[in-house]
Amino acid sequence: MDDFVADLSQDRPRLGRSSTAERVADILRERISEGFFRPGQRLSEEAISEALTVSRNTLREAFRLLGHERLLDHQLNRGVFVRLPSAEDVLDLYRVRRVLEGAAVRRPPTPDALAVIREAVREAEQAAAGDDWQRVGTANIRFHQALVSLNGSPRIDELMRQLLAELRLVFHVMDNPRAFHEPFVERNRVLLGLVESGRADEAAAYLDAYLDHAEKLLVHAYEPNR
Amino acid sequence: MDDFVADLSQDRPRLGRSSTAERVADILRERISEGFFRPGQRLSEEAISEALTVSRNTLREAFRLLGHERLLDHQLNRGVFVRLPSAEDVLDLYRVRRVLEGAAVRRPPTPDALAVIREAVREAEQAAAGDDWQRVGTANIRFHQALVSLNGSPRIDELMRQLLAELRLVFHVMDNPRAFHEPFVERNRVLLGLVESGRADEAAAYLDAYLDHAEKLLVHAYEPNR
DNA sequence: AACGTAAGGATCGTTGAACAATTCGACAAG
DNA sequence: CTTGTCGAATTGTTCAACGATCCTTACGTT
Repeated sequence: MDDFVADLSQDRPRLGRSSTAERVADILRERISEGFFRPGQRLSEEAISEALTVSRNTLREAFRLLGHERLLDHQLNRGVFVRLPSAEDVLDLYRVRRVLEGAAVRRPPTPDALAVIREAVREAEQAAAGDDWQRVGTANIRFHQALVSLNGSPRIDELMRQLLAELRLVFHVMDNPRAFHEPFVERNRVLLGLVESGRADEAAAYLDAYLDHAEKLLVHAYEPNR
Repeated sequence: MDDFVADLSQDRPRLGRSSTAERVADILRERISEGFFRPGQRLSEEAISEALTVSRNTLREAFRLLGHERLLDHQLNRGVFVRLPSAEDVLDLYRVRRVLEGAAVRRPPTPDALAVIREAVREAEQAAAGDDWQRVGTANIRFHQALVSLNGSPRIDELMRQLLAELRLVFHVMDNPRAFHEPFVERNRVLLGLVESGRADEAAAYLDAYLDHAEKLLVHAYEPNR
């Protein structure tokens, strides 16, 4: 009789979903992620609040949100800066990735998670064929996000989202997208194959080598100086 | 020559460490954690800002902080409430624990992490002998926090901190500390032994059973109603 | 040249007040 | 019992102000 009411209640979370502060945070998050704001850059409360026509108080609420996501660095009485990850941060990000992705590939893959992974692999290959390394990077990120979703945990998904956003900061610091993303297009395909065929241990081993290599490339090329 | 300078630089984070909003958040976090504010309870901006003698704007910044830690639930135009975790939340919390703690016990333990773990086991046993189940719970939490620290990742430590704070909310909902904590005092001792002796696979298996049992106990007794 | 100090300007931290927007409960009407 | 409507209470957002802190520059000392 009223089972459609139950269905409707799933849309509940989308309702509370709009406050000026959060929308401001969305805008800033996107700008940071796309590299419009560079790591290390200071974000002036006055300038941005005027540009977006929101009060300083509201903007500060948005800053807090992004600070908690580690995209901004809030220094008392000095202002907020786009986070500039240290080499030590890179190491830790990969520690977390190993744990999260390692657990993921050992889990029996669900059909629709697999579909998303396949699509990400396809897109990366297609973008690579067109020399669009920006897009390869995005597809690569989607690939790992989908991989982690095999864990079936919303909290882990959320954590991975933040982690990858932070990694994007690293990429922006050393921006040489091709050198870093190119080697992994093919590996994604291989890893997908291992996961698809249920060879969990091999997948885990392959992933470990994958991450070791990626980490080594990064920390070697990474210089947060300037 | 100046190696002590490097040592000193570790204290850097403690410097920037004070803003009214953060201190307010600290106070509220503690109150929530100790159960002074009950899950589901609404926190009035006016009442609390007056009680702490801070402006509403500052208090709101504190609310945002805790909201991001999932301790508060911020509903647009309705106010902030102490989070009341759902049964589904409990399941997800244990999904994450399995991943984090499972990875931890498979790692070679460092001496000082082991020391902290041992101390937590000892304290739990002592508190249990004295029928102080509140303290048993705290020691138990310390145990698992120390366990996860074997991963050697600051980010994972932070994540675990939040996760356990959230779990405390669950405990507060169904408060019957003894029934839930008692069975695990002994298991902690066993798990410690397995980790100490480097039997990683056995430790992992034992931990899985441990978590399965704990989860089952929780979801069974858990009723987020009223 | 290196260092300590002082002054000034810029920006942040926090407050208090104000008003619009929204929720919620009560009560009347159908 | 359901559906409108009204008013009180609370939140969302803005604004202006002032003290606190940091950064820069300049100046004088050693």
